[in-house]
Amino acid sequence: MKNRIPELRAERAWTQADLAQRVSVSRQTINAIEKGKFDPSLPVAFRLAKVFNLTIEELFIDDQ
Amino acid sequence: MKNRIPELRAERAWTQADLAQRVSVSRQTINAIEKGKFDPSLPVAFRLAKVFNLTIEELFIDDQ
DNA sequence: CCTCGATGTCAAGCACACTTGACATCGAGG
DNA sequence: CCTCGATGTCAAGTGTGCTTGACATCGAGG
Repeated sequence: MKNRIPELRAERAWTQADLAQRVSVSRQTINAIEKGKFDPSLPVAFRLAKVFNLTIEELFIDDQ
Repeated sequence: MKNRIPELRAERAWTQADLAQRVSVSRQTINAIEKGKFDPSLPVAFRLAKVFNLTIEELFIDDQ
């Protein structure tokens, strides 16, 4: 499961801490998701898609 | 997080066990997701959306 | 009745999502 | 240089996603 969070976050000039606050998770969680350490839960995925105004399918790439 | 799995599964006349096999989880997991006991992981959510030919947003309703 | 498939549910265990707290590194600017 | 914000990462703890195995219930058909 890849994702476009790093580029989208950079476009908006948000730090990992900024984004973490916007989706109500810790900074380390954002870092881990960006780095592919693990996939977010479905609720966190929904919140991430929302702050970027994208669908989950547009934000996350399911590479089976 | 609500979902339309029960109705969609009924439309197709699939048992919980049928659906479980199609998305590679246990029957109990399908039952728990349908019953709202917990939310699926993002990979399982992707697989569920795929077997129903829907987007995750169409299949799951984020009631924050 | 009695069976049988489908569903609901519990327990125990494992893996992972997420937390707080801490520390290391790195680049930009004084 | 030195600092400082941003990022990367580790450890330890909590909660949840998912498993297997078991058992109870329920409705449809013999």
